[in-house]
Parts: sequence; C-alpha cells; structure tokens
Amino acid sequence: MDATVLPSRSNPLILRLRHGPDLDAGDRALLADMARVKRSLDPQQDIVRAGDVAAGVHLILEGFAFRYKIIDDGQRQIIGLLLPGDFCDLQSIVLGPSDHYIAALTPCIVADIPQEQVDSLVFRDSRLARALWWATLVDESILREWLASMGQRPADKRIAHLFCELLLRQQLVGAAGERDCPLPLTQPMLADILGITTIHVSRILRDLRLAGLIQLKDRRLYIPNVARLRSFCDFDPAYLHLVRMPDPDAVEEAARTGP
Amino acid sequence: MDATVLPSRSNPLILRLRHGPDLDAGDRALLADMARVKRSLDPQQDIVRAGDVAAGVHLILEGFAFRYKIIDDGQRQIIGLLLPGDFCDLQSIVLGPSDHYIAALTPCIVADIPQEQVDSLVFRDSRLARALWWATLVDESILREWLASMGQRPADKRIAHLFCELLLRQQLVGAAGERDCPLPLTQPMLADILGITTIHVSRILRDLRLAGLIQLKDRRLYIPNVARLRSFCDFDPAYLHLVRMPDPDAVEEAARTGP
DNA sequence: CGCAGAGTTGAACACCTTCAATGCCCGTGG
DNA sequence: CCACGGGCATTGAAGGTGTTCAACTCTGCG
Repeated sequence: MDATVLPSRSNPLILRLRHGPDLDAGDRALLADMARVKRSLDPQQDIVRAGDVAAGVHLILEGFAFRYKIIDDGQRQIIGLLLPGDFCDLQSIVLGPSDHYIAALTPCIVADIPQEQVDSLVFRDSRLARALWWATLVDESILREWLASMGQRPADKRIAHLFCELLLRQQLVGAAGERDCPLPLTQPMLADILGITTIHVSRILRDLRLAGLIQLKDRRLYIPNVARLRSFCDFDPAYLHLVRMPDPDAVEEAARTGP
Repeated sequence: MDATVLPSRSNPLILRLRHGPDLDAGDRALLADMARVKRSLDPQQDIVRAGDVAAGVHLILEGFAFRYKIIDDGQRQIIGLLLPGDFCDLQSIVLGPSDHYIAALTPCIVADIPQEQVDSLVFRDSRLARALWWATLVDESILREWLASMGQRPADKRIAHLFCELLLRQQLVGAAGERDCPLPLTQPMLADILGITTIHVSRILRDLRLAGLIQLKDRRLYIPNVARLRSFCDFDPAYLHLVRMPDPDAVEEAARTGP
C-alpha cells in the first residue's frame, strides 16, 4: 500500500465534496494539506474505540472502514460504512469521547489530522457554533443507538430502552420526575418507532406491566425501579454525551411542581 | 397554550445546553433572543416536509414532535423524537431540502428562527466549516435511512438497498463502474449490518442471485440492471444529498481503468 | 347515535433464528 | 508435505419471535 500513488486530483475527500457545497481552489488546497500525514492500517484494526478521547480526526483515503456498537456485552451492530473521502470521527472535536468503535474493514490508508487544526478551521472563536453543532451531533448519536437497538435488541428490550431514554431526556429539560415522565405516544406511534406492529406493542407493554417494570396511566410513564429497568435493557446513557448528569435537585423540583 | 408562561430561566434549549459545551451569559442571551418568534402547532401538524427547502430553523419549546420517513409509499418509520430544547432541522442550513418529515406529536410551541440568523452565527464566512459540517450531516442522513430500512424493509430489500447505496457512494469517489463496485464485506459482516444472522444472509444472497438482481464474484458486486434493483428495493438517492449526481464520464472512466 | 381510532386477545402463518452438518479455502506447524 | 484448525459459505430441519387476519371493547367526538 503506497499512498504516493494517489494523484492529487483524485483526493477522495475533494472528489466527494464536488457533490456538496461549493469550494474554491484555496479551500481545496487547505483540505489537501490536512490529509498530509498518512498511515496504513490492517483489516480489523481499530481506528477509534468507544470511550477514547480522540487525539486527532481521521479521514479515509483508501479502503473501507466501519462503525459499530457492542450491545449486551457481545452482539455487534455495524452502524455505518466508511468509504474513501469519509471522515471517521469529525464529531469528536465537539462531542469528546466516542460512543462507538471504528475499525478498518480492508487494508486502509487514513489521514491523521490534528484536532486543533480542524477545530480552529471550523469554530475560530464561536462557542455558539460549537453548541449548535453539539446539538445536532447528539441527535446523530441517539440515531446510532436506535439503529443498534433495532438491529440487536428484541422488541421488549427495545421499548424498555426507549423508555429509559425518554425519562432521562425529559429530566434534562426539567420535564420529568425521578421515576416518571409524560409519554404522549399511542401504541401505533410506538409501533412505528420500534418497527413492529401495534398488536405486538400491546402484548409487550402488557408483559412489561406484568413484570412490574413499568406502569402506564393517563399518557404518563411510571418506572417503579429505574435501575431494574435499565439493567433489563442494558441502558447506558453514554450515547447522550451529557457533560453533566441531570441535577437531582432540579429533577426533584420538577417532580414536585409538575410539568 | 400560552408561550408567555415560560419563565426565561426554563428556556428548554438553555436548560439542555447546560449538559453540553460551556456557554457564558452573552451566549445564552443570544440563544434566548433567537427563540423570540413563537408559534403553536396542533398534533399531527407537519413542521417540515421531505423535499421542502426550509425558510427557517425550528426549535421545540413545548411539547413532543417526531421525525419520520415514508417507505415504499406507505409504511411510516419514526426515526426520532423531539423534546423541548431540541432543534428540528438545524441540518437544513447546510443540507438544503429535507430528506424526511417532522410533525407535532402533542400540541407544540416552536420557535421559528430565520435561516440567515443561524447561518451567520455558525459560519460567518467559512465555506470550509460548512463543507465539513455537510460531511457529518450526510452521515447522519444515511443513518436515518438505515434506521428506516431496518424498521420497515424485509431483509432482502434491506440488502438490495445497501448494495444500491454502496454502488452510488463509490461512484462518487471514482471507485466504481456503472454497474459494479468493490464489496469487501463477508457474510458475517453483512449480517451485523442488517441485524440478521449469517445463515439468513446466505439464503437471501442466493435468492437475489437466482432472481438475476445481483452477481457476486471476487469480493465484487455486479448489478446487471441497476434500475431494476433500485425499483426492487425502492431506492431513492435523495438521502445522500448530492448537489450534483455522479458524473457519468467519470464513472465510465473508473470502469475502464479499474479501481 | 354512529363512527374513527386506540387498545386487547386468539389463532394461523411467515420470516428469521437456532442447531447441526458439510464443504471450501488458506495459513500454520508438525 | 500434509494434517490440522479457523473463518467463510451453504443447506436442512426445528423452533421462536413477530405478523396477519379477525373479532371485540372502549373512548372521545361530530
């Protein structure tokens, strides 16, 4: 694998961006310059590990790589394929520690781009731009978790996982108590979220109710024992990328005053 | 639904960002100012339609909303839930026309933020920042399509859809011909992408082969009739957000010279 | 009142999994 | 050199999760 065989005109990032926003020659030169430091990787070699704080951003120049998550300590769900011209972990400049793994699928050549270089290019001095990008990247991270859930979890754990997520996300904005939150979802809605039929949703909710894991009343979700529900569905909130966990006082206050 | 009941301290965007990057009082004031123009929405009312070019960015202040895709002209897959403090379509400032729908689930209050206001805040004058954000947002869009595929398509159409995507994405970077491309995925890999077992992957590939839809040889995918495979799995490349479709000349050249 | 949509339950069926067995290719080591 | 092991690929048979079809109740609403 000799990276020098790449003629500059076929830098895959620049090829790919021909289908995206307009760039001028100066922009392209800057991008080409970012991809200066190259590295070869063998198949199955990890590029990013979940929990890693990235030292740099990686760009695929040649070969295939893939993103994946590990569910329930074993089952792997591949949640993306990375082709030449794709960034592996542009998110890391905003999100911090990765919530998933990335590994080479074929022999790869990747560019290692220093974090600061991208950071200064993108944000200059705007904290606000970073905050807004953070918001979209958390969305994307939730989407990855949903995809992994859809691929690897049976329907009952999928719905339990969704409930854990909704409780926590509503706590973040003070809309939920410690063990309960609004749940304005009808069963046909839940079916379309989970990719199953309404009939099956009904049966699963009955089973979860009978197992004492949840209670539903008046479009509200009660979770008698949050820890138990979380362990039932292997819920790990890391994918929500919360710098600070929800403030228990705020949550309690919300519980007292109501939504 | 009276928006004025919201005390400023409980602006849900600001509450949510307490768990994200640090902001100072000035930043928070800017954000609060963005959410000045409010609007009430009834349940089931669309906020964004697929194909729409957004006039503004929408932020949920109260209520639930949801993202969804329509597969095969009918089946709905919900691909995200939007809670107070969540942006609906921050992507639109980069991606242009939406690839999915967003609708109110409960009565909602949303803020309408003019496109230019966010745009100037985020990008100032950096085309490059826009290009990099574009790249991550296309990733996110692919993820949405995968989730919808996982939820609503049977495994044979799911795999066909993946193949259509991989052909096109490789054409974009000149790594594929008109009807064939590298496919360095083993069946166990495909299984982990599709969320099924390797055994079932084997059977489906056999069926697709027997139907004359695909050929596999030497880790390469041949598609005798791309239009036929696309219609089989209802493939619509809109979710890749290509400003320009791949140049047929470039693809032909790649086909001649090989990868 | 009648109707539309939510929710529930039963029975038959289908898609996909699990278990089991076999053949293939290829790199490794006796 | 050939035997062995490991991962990939394929096929059959049995079983389970989730679907389809159908019937029924309940609620809210014009």
